[in-house]
Amino acid sequence: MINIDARSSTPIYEQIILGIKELIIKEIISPGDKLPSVREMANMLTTNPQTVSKAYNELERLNIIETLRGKGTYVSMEYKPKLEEEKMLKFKKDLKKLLMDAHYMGLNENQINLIFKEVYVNLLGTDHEGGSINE
Amino acid sequence: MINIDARSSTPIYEQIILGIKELIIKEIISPGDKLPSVREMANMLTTNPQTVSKAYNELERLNIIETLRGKGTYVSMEYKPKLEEEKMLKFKKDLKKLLMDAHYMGLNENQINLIFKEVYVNLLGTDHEGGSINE
Amino acid sequence: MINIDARSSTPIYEQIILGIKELIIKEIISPGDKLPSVREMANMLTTNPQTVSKAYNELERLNIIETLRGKGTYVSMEYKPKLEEEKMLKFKKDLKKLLMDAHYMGLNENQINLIFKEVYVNLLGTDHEGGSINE
Amino acid sequence: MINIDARSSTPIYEQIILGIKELIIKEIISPGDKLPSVREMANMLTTNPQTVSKAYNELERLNIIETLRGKGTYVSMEYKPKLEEEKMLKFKKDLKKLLMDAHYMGLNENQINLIFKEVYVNLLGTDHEGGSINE
DNA sequence: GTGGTCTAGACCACC
DNA sequence: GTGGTCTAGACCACG
Repeated sequence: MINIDARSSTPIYEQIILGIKELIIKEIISPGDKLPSVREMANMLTTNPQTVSKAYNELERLNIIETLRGKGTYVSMEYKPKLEEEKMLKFKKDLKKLLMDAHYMGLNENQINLIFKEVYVNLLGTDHEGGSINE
Repeated sequence: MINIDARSSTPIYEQIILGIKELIIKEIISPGDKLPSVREMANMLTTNPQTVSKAYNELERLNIIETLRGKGTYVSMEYKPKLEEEKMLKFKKDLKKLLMDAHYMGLNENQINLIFKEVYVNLLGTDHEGGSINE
Repeated sequence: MINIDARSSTPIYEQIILGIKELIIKEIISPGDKLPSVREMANMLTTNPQTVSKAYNELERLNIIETLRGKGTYVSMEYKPKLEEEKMLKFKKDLKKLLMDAHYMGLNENQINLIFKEVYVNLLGTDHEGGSINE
Repeated sequence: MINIDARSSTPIYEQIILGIKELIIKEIISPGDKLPSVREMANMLTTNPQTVSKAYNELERLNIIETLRGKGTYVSMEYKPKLEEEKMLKFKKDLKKLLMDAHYMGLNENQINLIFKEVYVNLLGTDHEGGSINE
């Protein structure tokens, strides 16, 4: 379910975080669902339990999952996003970085737009009722 | 001209790369312009010359700048971007990550769009004659 | 009557201990009163009987409750608190930790005092005849 | 400088966190000061670098210290506390727990007050200009 | 030199 | 069974 690229420069634990976030956003796993235990997940991904544990901990700090003592780890029932100034600044910085990369790849506005749309739809579902991301 | 944040998690050498890219994109420096020497730049940024050197090397590898032996470092006259498959994949991956973050910050399509537009215009100049990123 | 939060970092058995202590302090249950059996309590709290059992054992060790063989578990008639050196040290350590947290939350003396008073009164009843915690 | 009790039930990494917080609050180390490197600290405390690292990471998440890439770890220059509802609730819960313990140790209001005062003064300096914590 | 990541293996508390 | 903590030892990126 989650693909790990051991040769990637992004740490394994972060790939796990991203993978789980994606599974939740795509509603492949839902609030209340139980995640594989740390050891199970470690076996599945042929990695170390500590690495999985670190990912789970990070996700718990983000209130995305929660652990029930001795019973396992679950997708949080109620995730209430809180818009922090700090996060927003980081987000814009990252976006700027991304757009600069796009520029240096020779992409123009239209091309960026198309890719943006493609990734968005792939992540958050079909392009509902004509409501394109670019309208 | 270039802001360095030693506390940031992005390496300093990468912040330098981003800074120079931004200066070029914003046309504050242009093809053919001479860049400060490694040592000058290091002084300006109060950082280590080795760090600046690493940034210059990377930029040269990307054909964004070029060093003329004994004469200094210049912004490349002819930078021909080529869309490499690999870069594109990384780009989409980064974009996906960004959109997931946005989702978990509670941003909806419209809000993402607005921010996207804001950052784009801020980077690449005023919204020129109807050519909005979102049309 | 007792609130259990499975997500909390404090073990469930300890939450039960705290809950029973609170009921006694607030005189909702009194010395001599019978406590629900382990199984009853486990049903009430939708938790594991072993967990309740552990809480009861701990409370008995503290002389706060006592089990009469075959008759059930009761709130102790004569509980004689003794100030053990060890407990006192732990108490001060915990208090220190709490005050450091308060400090890092930006609370000043007055604010800490107010909260202290609020919690105390809420726990041990109305502010009886001038006997404020802060006088 | 920091005392570690390997037999304590509180994890070593948390003892390190508490120790550093205390050193800062008592102004034994100040904003801008460099902390011992992870390895140095590990040697000083005869513990594992990973354990120290975990403590440093936690402190960084709290904005209490910050790491400068490749240069070491420093006490944050500007710590701006932000009063969150969540933290406040946890604080009151912990305080309630503490007061219940105090009650069960047989401490009355005055005694609790005295201990409170003692710990406070010990932590945050001498009792300035008659401004007792309990006025 | 610095911190960050990963592994393998161990022990523990909790449910 | 579950996750949490710790150790010893290794490799890597960064400055």
